[in-house]
Amino acid sequence: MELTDRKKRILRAIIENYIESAEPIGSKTIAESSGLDVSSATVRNEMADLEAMGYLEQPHTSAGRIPSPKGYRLYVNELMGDYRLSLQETQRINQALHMKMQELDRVIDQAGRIVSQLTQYPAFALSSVMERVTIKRFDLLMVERSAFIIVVMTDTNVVRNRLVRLPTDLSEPQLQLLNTLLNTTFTGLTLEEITPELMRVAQHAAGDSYGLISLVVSFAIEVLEELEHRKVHTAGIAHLLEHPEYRSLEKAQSLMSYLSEDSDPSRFPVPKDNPMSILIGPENVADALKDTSVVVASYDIGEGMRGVIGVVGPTRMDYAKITARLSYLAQGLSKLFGQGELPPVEENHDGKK
Amino acid sequence: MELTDRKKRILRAIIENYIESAEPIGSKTIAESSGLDVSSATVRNEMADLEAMGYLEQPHTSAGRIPSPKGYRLYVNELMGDYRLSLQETQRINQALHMKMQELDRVIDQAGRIVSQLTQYPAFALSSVMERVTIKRFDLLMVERSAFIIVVMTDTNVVRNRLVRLPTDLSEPQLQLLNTLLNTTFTGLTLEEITPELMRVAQHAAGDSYGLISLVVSFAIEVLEELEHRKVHTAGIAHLLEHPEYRSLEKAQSLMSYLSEDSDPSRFPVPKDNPMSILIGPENVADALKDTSVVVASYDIGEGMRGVIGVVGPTRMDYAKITARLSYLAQGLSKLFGQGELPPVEENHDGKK
DNA sequence: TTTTAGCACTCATACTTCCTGAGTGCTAAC
DNA sequence: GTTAGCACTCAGGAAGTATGAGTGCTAAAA
Repeated sequence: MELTDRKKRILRAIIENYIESAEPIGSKTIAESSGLDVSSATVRNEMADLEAMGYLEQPHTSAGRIPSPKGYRLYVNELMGDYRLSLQETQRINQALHMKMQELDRVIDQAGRIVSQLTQYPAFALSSVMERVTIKRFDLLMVERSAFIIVVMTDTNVVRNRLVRLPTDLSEPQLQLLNTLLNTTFTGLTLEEITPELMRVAQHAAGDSYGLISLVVSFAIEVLEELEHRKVHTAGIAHLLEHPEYRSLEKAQSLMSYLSEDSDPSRFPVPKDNPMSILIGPENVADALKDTSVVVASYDIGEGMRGVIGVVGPTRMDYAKITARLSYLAQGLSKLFGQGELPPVEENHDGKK
Repeated sequence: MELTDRKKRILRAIIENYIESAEPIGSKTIAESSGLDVSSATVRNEMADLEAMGYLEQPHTSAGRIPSPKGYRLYVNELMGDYRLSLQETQRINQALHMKMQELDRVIDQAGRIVSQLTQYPAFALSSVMERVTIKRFDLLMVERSAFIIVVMTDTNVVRNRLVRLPTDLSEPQLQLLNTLLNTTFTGLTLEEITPELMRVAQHAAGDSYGLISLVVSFAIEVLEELEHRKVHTAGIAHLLEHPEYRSLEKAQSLMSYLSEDSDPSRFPVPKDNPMSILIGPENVADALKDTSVVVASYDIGEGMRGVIGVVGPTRMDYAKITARLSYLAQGLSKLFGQGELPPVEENHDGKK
């Protein structure tokens, strides 16, 4: 059977109605709202065809139709119009970027929150490392005789610090020595390259009696691990309950706990080639996401690192709006890190094109 | 009317049963389970008395009784037995402390997560500052000609850093100068004492054309603000749905959004004098918490700072267990920061005393 | 004076049954 | 190819009916 133009228009109308109302859509509604000048009976015939082709589903015989995942897929790929962000929206996003990104070291976390606030859906955020991370430089700052601060900076330009207290005293020259040793021996190494042997050699070279080297290096290792074993941050899970599909406690709970267990980041989808991707219901590999859609976008953090932000919601999701907002935000984040300006605000309308 | 010993025993039995079952408790259940050797009729009479005194409530005429907030209060104050942590429990807590507290600078956040995992209730964590925070020292580390790292340390021994890139180049001596100036002018000042005037004077003294000073100082201000305008972290909100009292979406949603809006920390209760406090239902000031109980504990972070961890749940909460776990954890955290050892593990049983 | 057995009464919950109306598929006419 | 008309389906709400846990009260027993 052929997917005529009219069928597409009807499909689109159904999906957009359904996204709004969350209720099965009947032929009459479409006959009236689609702009097509046909009777409900005609629409009925077309709907029957669309169902036969797998784009629609019927919850029960005497109900209207709802889009199937295949239907959403078609919609997302071809039918969906560009949602143009309104002036308010772009302003709000830019504002959020400027306000929230003050603590640059917490970008990933913050990005997740912004997304959730912006979309009113639960969001997740994680970083995905393209290359291996290494330490670019060490600095040791003496605080008192028995305490100093370790500052490490990675080649991805993440800076982390820790305050260390010692049971014994320490002199400034000692610290200097240690510092030099660290910077000559342990910079530019990936996690695997920092071997126990290397540690032993370095420790020996330093005449290191207090295990200071291992103290600093193990902090460095922690940092590298944190950045590589990526961490997930979720935000706004409470938004789930706003959607009627999660009225049933069961679903809500299973999805929520899936999202909130701060565990394996690998369960979260990541866009592959393109900067943005949409996963509809069963397209998700994870079982708990089978009737959930996920929209993910990635942004540039800096050399070799990408951030990933994603939105989770029912398959009946306002894809047009969400993708528009998410991609604008992701672009903004990329620019922010590339030291560039935020994208210019286009003077325009609100709502669909 | 007098609150006889038998009445107390009955009340306690009712509360403990209700905590378990979440369903109104009838006289028969108590007659059998309380250990008191009386008939259900007797219990019935006593229950009627307890209700008259305000310790119990009846959802409807033909149902059993449930504890009133006043009942819980009495229970918590006098009736509740000590819950003794089992070996597994203490081990688990110690383990969590050691595992999770690696990133010391994120303690507060991590503490919240641990609590939630440990109690299976939603948890929140925040820091409460006793005194005003000031910056103790500044360090500027040159990275490249056009970038440097700011490291600031507060008098509460929190260290924060930020990488700054400049549009212009910078020399090492310049940075040195700046550093000295910062350390002489801006250390030991509270937020309010860092006035625009002071900034102007300093800027002038430094012949600072690029606003470097204000750049660094505004970072310092951010840090101070973060520490003073305390921030709330919540964790494990999804646990709410596990409790039957939040079956009704309405309640669940309102409480969840109350908890998840990452806003005003002042809405979260903080223990006043004692290190631990329990707020039952209407004892909470916040409206959204009126039929919710909160257990909060505080722990020592370091000079002048305290951390606060709290658990939120239905008034029907296992107070004995929660308080035991929370207080053990809080002690552990305090010890951890006092450089001390974790509390020793007592060899003992599991469950109630 | 306290405890207990007995009994009538209450009322939330669960289970029926019935009804309504939105929506369908099909047929026959346009 | 499109439309009007009609019989049919079925989820969801309304109304009615049981069920049974639990109560309060009374009167007898301890």
